[in-house]
Amino acid sequence: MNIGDVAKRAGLPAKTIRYYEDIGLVKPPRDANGYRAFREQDVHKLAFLSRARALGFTIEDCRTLLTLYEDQTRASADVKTLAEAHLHKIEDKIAQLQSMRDTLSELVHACAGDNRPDCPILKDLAADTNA
Amino acid sequence: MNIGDVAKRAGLPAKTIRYYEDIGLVKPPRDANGYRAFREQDVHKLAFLSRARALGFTIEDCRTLLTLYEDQTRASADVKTLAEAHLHKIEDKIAQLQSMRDTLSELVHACAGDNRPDCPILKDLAADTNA
DNA sequence: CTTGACCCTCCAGTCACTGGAAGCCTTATG
DNA sequence: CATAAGGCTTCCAGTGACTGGAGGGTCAAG
Repeated sequence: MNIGDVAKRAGLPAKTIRYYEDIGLVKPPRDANGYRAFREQDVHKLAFLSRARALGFTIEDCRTLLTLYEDQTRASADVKTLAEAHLHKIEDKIAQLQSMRDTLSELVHACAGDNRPDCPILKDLAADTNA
Repeated sequence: MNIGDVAKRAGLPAKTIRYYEDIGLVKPPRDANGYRAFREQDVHKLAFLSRARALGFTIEDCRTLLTLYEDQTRASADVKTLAEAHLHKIEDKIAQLQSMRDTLSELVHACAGDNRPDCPILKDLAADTNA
């Protein structure tokens, strides 16, 4: 199968698939004309990657997950540990964004948003903590 | 004032301050020895940037915010519009992360995390949507 | 006079792609 | 059989916002 069809099936841009080959995540063989000739297993791997990336795993995490996936003797604990660490990172990120949102939301509500120059948002940003 | 002291006062690494000069956000004059000689207005600007960045504004947003801040004839509506757009982006990001968290959290809970290879996390990632 | 803490510039690397140029291959149509 | 459209190839450069490090100048204290 050519890269365009694989892209559709795996839900990844062709560019991204080439990039994944570059960094060694997939190794499709080549046809005589130089085109990548994807096998079912390659498509499957790419779909796996697509889903793992959609869950926010880094490329290196994905590499590890693929290795674990292909290792029939893996311990599920290893997968769980990785996923839990990632979950914590996501939760931290959410908390950080929520704190930004809360502050920003207050400021936006406090700002009249009219033609006058007076603006609580700028006032807050300019607050001199060293005064 | 030298960069080290400014870094402490503005709450930014010296490296970052040099970078901000590179991209034209601050323009401190130089001493005879080549050291940056920060004025109060530079420190103030950097503290402004530090807070705006902490709220997640992009550098380009910060550049605009600084311009608005220094424009006494600005309309607060312009600031509000920028802040609201940013707020929406943050909210989208939060929603996206929450969806990741929910899925991931379910998977983590479903995984025994023991020595056995059976793992719902990998099973989900490998789910063949083209079957 | 030396030591250590500053400061300087410049280059490279991060992460995960993405865009674009230049050129070959394939397929459909006239 | 010629051509045109579209798909494939490689390679290079850019994104955002820094960050690390090399290599070297400057300054204040003892």
